[in-house]
Amino acid sequence: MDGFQRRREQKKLNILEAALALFMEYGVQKISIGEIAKKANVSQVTIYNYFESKHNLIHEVFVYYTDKALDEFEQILVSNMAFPEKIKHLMFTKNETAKQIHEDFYQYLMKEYTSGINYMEKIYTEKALPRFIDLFNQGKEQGYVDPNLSNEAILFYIKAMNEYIQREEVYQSILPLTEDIMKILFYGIVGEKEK
Amino acid sequence: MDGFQRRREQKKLNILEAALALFMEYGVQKISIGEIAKKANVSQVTIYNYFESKHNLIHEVFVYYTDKALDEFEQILVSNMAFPEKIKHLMFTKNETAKQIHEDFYQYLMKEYTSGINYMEKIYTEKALPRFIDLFNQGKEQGYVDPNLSNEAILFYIKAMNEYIQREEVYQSILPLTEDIMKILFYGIVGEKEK
Amino acid sequence: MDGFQRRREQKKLNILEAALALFMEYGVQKISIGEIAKKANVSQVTIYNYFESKHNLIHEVFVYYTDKALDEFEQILVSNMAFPEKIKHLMFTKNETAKQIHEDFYQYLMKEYTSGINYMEKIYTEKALPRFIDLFNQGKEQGYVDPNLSNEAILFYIKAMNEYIQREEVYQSILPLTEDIMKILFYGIVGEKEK
Amino acid sequence: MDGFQRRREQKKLNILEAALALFMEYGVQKISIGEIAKKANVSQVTIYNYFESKHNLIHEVFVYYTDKALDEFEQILVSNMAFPEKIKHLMFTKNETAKQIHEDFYQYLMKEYTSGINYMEKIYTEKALPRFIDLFNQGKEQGYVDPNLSNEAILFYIKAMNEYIQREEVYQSILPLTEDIMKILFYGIVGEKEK
DNA sequence: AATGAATGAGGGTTCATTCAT
DNA sequence: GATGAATGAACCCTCATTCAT
Repeated sequence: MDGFQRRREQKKLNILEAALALFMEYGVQKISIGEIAKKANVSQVTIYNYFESKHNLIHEVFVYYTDKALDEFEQILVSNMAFPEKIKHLMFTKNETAKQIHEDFYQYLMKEYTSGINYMEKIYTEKALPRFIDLFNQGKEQGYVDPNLSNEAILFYIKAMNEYIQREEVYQSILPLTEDIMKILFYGIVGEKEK
Repeated sequence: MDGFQRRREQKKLNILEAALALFMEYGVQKISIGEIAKKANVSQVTIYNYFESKHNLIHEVFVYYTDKALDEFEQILVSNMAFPEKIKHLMFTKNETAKQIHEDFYQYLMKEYTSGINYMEKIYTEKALPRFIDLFNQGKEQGYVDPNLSNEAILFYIKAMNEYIQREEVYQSILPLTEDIMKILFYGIVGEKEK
Repeated sequence: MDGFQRRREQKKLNILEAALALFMEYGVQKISIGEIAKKANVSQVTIYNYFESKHNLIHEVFVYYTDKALDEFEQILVSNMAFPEKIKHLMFTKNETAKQIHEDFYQYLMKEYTSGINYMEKIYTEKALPRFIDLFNQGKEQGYVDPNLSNEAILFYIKAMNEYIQREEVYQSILPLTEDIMKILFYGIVGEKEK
Repeated sequence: MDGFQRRREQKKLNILEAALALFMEYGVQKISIGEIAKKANVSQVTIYNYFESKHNLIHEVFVYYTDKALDEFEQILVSNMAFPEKIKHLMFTKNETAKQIHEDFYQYLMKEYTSGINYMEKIYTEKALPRFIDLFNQGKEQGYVDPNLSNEAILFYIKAMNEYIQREEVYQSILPLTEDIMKILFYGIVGEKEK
């Protein structure tokens, strides 16, 4: 990539970052191209030169965001924490990237076009899911997890928890309960039978 | 209430229902007053006569929806199912009312004005929460639940699950896992220690 | 007029008064039929029953107002003040009726239809003008007025002054200058030649 | 100012002129942005790009008009007419700019926001008033004006006359009376004592 | 390649007026 | 006769998008 290309790429990044920040704060529909242009210090037309339409811009922002989120996810998995610790992080980490975006983004992509969703599912199936499976299998080998449980069910739990936690007001109130929640996950609401 | 009042009330209901349906399907911001008017078979101005502004309409739709959701919730609690069955329903029932509304509605109300949220929290704290507590306490007395667990943590689980399930694509894929998920909830991922 | 007619007439008066008050305070165009209806404690349709259209209502309000103003004017003329005193009053009296109405009313009537103006001119020519002429002729006979001056010119002065004074901010600042202004009117800016 | 800027400025002027003409003829409230756009041969949005809101447009039109009126006023003062001639012009000149604007504009600015009025008063106090005072003082020195008269009173007369004359129907009927009116102003209604 | 200028389409809202009871 | 309910038309304003430089 020559200097020219690089500058172009940098400008594109600026726009993506500006759009992402605004989308996350105010939602996709409330943000106008003009606002993104102002925040990114370019003209509206420049955005059209790079992204062709608002629709398209949203799509690219989404891809950009998904990739970033995947990175954070992998950071946790490759770390050398013990199994329960990793689970805890997966459940309770409030992705820096994720924040509030889910709700509106998801909604928009669901309703407006499916290509964004497809991309996310592709990434998820190809990249994230196998890593989860590996993790759970390790957990079973190490005796942390009942071998009869389906990985999907466990995964479901973790995702539900994590998504719920992304909501600011939920996150605040959940911190004091962390230990109890982990206990439920490991031992269920019935509790440990023998101590 | 005389015939006049009743017809008026009925028309208001029509509009609320039309708006609710459209909001749930397409989101609050994408739906114009004109579209609601067309669906409810009234003129736009009629909507303004009843609700004064779109803002206000959204608020009233929200209250209407919240009340309906509360009803469904209470249906489950007063039924004569056994404790585990009730929990299952609370977690897995895809509220007819709830559907997808959460995401966009929540977003809108969070961002635009807080009175809607306040109403929901009031209803929740005054009506729903005490019922939950009662239920969990019964569960503890009946030996279903470890008495050392905080009710909040259990509640958190149930709400996270239920909210996650509201999403259509999640709901589809989760049904086969129901049993495993209930098992995790009761016995944790470690599984039952003694069989 | 029987009791029925009388009640009807009273209701009409109520509406006229309400409309007049609102028109004077906010101008003709800013006031909606709904606002007048609310202020007069009747339904909008009642106003239509009595006045047929907003246009017409404005016309009748104008006539009502003109007649009232004429009364005030005649009060001054029939009083037993001396000539200079009467002139002073005609110039400086801030008609209770007149207030700010002139500007917007006049504008509206000028542009929208001429019948209002016609009515005012008719009243003016038939009723007010002859009284003015009488007054000036008395003034000439009594030596207050140069017999060579045309009555029209004097009248012009008085009307210009009076109209200007109706404006609130003008009225406030003019009071201290009353004496000087009267002096100019009587003796001109050259001043009295012999004292 | 480069060609860009100049064209922009020219277009702004076009819009201002169009708006001013329409406002003067039909009043501020009756004129829609659409009508101004059509008259100025631009799209509605262009007007918004330049002026941001109707409110703002009105304000700028007002400033534009005030400045123009000030120019005309100064033309008279710097001319080499004799004192009585200047006074005559000040009283009887139907400002090309002024026309009917006063009534509606004034009303609007009075009621809606005061910044317009403030601007006019600032211009008036800083620019116009001192020139008037100079003129009157000259008149006193040259024996045209009684030195005991307050300048304010004279000014009041002139303004009242001039404003009254701006009304079309008044202007028509006043022309034949010009000489008499000037005589009243200089010598009062009592008339010249010695000839 | 980048931008300032311009716009058609559409959204929320108000108002004078009519309909139906 | 009086009213609550309903409406078509119009207005101000915003936005995604294109034009012209």
